[in-house]
Amino acid sequence: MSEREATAHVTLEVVARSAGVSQATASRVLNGTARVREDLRQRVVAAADLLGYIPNAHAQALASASSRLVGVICHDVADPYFAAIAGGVMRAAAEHDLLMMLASTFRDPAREIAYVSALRAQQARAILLISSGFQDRAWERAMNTELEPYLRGGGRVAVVSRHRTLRVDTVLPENRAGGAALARAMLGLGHRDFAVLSGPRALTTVSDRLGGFRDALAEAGVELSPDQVVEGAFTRDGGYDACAELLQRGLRATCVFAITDVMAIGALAALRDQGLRVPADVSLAGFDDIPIVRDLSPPLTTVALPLAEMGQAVMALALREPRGRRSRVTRFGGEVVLRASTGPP
Amino acid sequence: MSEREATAHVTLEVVARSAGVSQATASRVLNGTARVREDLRQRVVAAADLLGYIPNAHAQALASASSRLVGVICHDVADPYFAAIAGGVMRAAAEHDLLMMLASTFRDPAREIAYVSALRAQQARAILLISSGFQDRAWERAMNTELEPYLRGGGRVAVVSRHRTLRVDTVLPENRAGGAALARAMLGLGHRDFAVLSGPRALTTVSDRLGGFRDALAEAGVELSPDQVVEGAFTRDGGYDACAELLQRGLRATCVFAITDVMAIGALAALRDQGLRVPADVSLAGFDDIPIVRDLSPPLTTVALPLAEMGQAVMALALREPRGRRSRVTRFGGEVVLRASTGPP
DNA sequence: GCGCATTCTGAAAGCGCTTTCTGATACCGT
DNA sequence: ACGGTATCAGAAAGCGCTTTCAGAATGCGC
Repeated sequence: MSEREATAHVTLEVVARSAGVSQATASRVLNGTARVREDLRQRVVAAADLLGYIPNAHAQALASASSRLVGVICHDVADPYFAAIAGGVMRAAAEHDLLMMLASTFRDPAREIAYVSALRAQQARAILLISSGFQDRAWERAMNTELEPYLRGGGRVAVVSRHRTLRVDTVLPENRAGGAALARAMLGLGHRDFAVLSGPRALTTVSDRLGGFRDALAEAGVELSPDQVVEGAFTRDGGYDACAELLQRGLRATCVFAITDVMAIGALAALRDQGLRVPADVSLAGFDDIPIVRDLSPPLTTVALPLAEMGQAVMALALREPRGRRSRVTRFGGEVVLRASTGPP
Repeated sequence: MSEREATAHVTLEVVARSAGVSQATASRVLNGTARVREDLRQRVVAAADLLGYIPNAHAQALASASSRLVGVICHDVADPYFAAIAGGVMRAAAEHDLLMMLASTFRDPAREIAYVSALRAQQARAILLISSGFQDRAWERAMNTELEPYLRGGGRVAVVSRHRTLRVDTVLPENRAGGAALARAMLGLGHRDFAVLSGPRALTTVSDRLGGFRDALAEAGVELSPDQVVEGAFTRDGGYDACAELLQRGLRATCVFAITDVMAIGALAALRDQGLRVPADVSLAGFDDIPIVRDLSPPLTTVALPLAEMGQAVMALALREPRGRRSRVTRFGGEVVLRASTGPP
């Protein structure tokens, strides 16, 4: 049989030859990097079009030492919090004609480091860390070891949420202030007995929210009893389990603060399963204002974060020319949105 | 001032020189592609480690004509349906040590084509189309024009949801059968008057679900009145608006079928805003079983799709060696999950 | 101890592009 | 008509890696 191997791969050389010009000229035409005589230009464009030429991004990146890739690392794409932020990043990426590489760490710090390394290998133009900051010396050291040479090599890094040692541009959710504002709002409703469904201690997000909440209570002379603070995973089921545990210990609070909305969703289910009415028997509040919570019933009181906007902002931060050695911090959110899940005790 | 430009970029050449071996040997050591004398091996590893060597993925891809990138195209990462599938894909990608590039088309067919082209340029090892198939000649032609040379060049393509002309491996949600099963379940509850909140006609997902639903009703001698079918956008607000429109037209149905769960969430809000109780006044059902709907109140009756599993499956399909010219189809879901949002009329 | 098979290493040729650098051509003033 | 200056096209040198190919070193049998 005759070899009917498909047409060889269409490279710039093929296009140039077919148009009767040099590769240099073809490259200039296709990138618009220099003036080229009109008739040659048209021949190149026509040839490229006819042959269905698609440039090899790897060769381009290698030759020009730049790429159109932006890396995003989050804990879990499927989580509404990260999905919403990633949506904002995606929007910004589309506007800047960039491609987004998205990685989920599944909350494994080691995996996070590995992905940073992989993104470095891919010559990502920027790395966005949406995963919350860990408070762990070893992790911090490893992360800095990755990031420092990357930054020195011209890479851009921006993060969402506070990192203790990373000196990079930051989109900072008002975790502490938001926690405090929520506490004051609940105090204002008349609550004096609180419980908290907390998350993994290792995350700054958790300590900030909880710290702000606790401090604001303390200012009002209200103390948060340790046995009314339950730690759970940052998931719907984590919230459910933590709340169930709380109920088992004996709920003495009139208001429960779930440290994320996702956990609050689980908590709501747990409360309902125990026959407790929200907010008649107990008030429930969350944090993040992920899109779904306004559609729960009752709609959830929460601390609002403009997630999509934060995603766009972190991208913008990463793209902006770094000025000086100071890292920029953009703060977002922190406003309490009162909905029907909370009421007077 | 002395030039204290940071250390030059660490390339394989630098590592090799520092270890006193050739680039070839260094490459072989670092990739484990051939036996190398133990002492040399150790010197290379030590040098690479000390210098913090990170291979340039572009150079690797260019030289070896292969990459570790997988492209995923969906309509909107922030949408729970796509987020859940993307989560499954991400899991599979992590298992295979692949990097995932995720793009949102924001439901723009032209943008979808553009992303396929971009992924081709990136030499993506596989392209996964999670965006639902459009029923549009021009789009189909453009998509085939992109995909055909890609496949011929050894690229892998797999899609979720039915595509009319794309002959590629497919993960097929049981849209038609699911729609039919739901209809039968609702008939079983005693409903005879139905309304549908439908989505963009251009999507096969819509026509399949609606078709299955309508056919099953017809089999039972029940007709779906055209004025009780409202088309809306595939979003929460699209569902809300469509439902509001339906109510304005005059709701004659005892059971409303929202063609996606996301739309059902909006519909639930619209019904509640009009003072209608679900399911006492009207039953409401959705499709997809996105994670949140079981936590609504009332929990939503829906047609279940194992979204994360589908994501893993589509990745697996793309990775499996293509055998023959036949495209493989894996079907998923279609089971009705009865929850409290539906009841007897 | 010699020849041959067997490992293992290094030199060098690309992969497909961008970008300098050089040379050719066209255009200007006088 | 001629030298000088802009413009524009092409040759060629990489970018950082993998991989062939050939050669060096080692081991073996006899």
